[in-house]
Amino acid sequence: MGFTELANARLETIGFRSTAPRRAVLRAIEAAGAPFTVEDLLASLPDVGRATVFRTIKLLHELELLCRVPLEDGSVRYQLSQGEHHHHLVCRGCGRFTEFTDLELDARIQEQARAHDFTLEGHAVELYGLCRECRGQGA
Amino acid sequence: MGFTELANARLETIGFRSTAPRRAVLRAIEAAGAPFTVEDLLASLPDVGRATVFRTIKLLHELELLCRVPLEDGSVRYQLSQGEHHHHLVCRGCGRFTEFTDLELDARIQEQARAHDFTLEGHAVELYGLCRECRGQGA
DNA sequence: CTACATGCAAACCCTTTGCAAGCCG
DNA sequence: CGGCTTGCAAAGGGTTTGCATGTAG
Repeated sequence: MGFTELANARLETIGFRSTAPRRAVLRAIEAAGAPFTVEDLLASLPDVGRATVFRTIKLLHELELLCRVPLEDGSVRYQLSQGEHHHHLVCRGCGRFTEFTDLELDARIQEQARAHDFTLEGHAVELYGLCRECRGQGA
Repeated sequence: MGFTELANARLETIGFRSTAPRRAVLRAIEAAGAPFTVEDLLASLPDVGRATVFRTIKLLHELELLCRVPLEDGSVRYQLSQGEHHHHLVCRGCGRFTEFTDLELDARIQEQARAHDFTLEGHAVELYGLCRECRGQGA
């Protein structure tokens, strides 16, 4: 079962309607493959209204089906949430990013929260640099 | 020597002019004490033009004299760069944040970059949750 | 003096919203 | 059918820009 069906089922379960525009957005996201901007999605969905695309993205993000990655320049990318909690390696050259998980890193984060008497509810870790391809090309 | 003088000297060294508006912005930043929004700065500097405040902030950020902290809602705070590299605990209740450093955490980050054959140039770690005060009040 | 810096207002970008019409269940 | 959804266009906020004027060096 692909993302489109999965997400659609999930939406219906919670009480959201399965509509043509909604499914179109889901399909476009599944087809994207790589991280995409809202603009990318909009362009690939000329027949779906701007507002609907934004609303659907927001919905999916709230349901944690879509993962939002803030870039250093303030812009935002989205990509299918690979399920589990993870962090990102963001390439300054090509803009692509890779996910990784690191239990030890997460443990340090827990520990810092504890040390500061802080109730941890979430965290974000982004690494910026150059991937191998971009480093090679000096891009 | 305070931030204002330091930053001013640094700017002159690199070839930027020391102007009254520029110094006013520097003083306001130094006086802020806590993390501030651009709006805060603008309000505290009624006689300095909007554009100048933005331009100066950008300049200081590029020179790494000012540290930029993205919040979960997409808004941005700034604060004096405490020199050293650090991370943040951001309170969802009051919006304040605390800095911390963690060598072990940084080590994990280095290790992840190495493991992914990624040239690390920078990274951001933000923890979100509730500080003690806000947790108590259920704010 | 000359080039860089400023201030204003308008332009911009990205996202959200109001509202009438449409469609799912 | 009733109410959630949509699409449009307009509003919104946050930041940047063009240009004439001011001013540091």
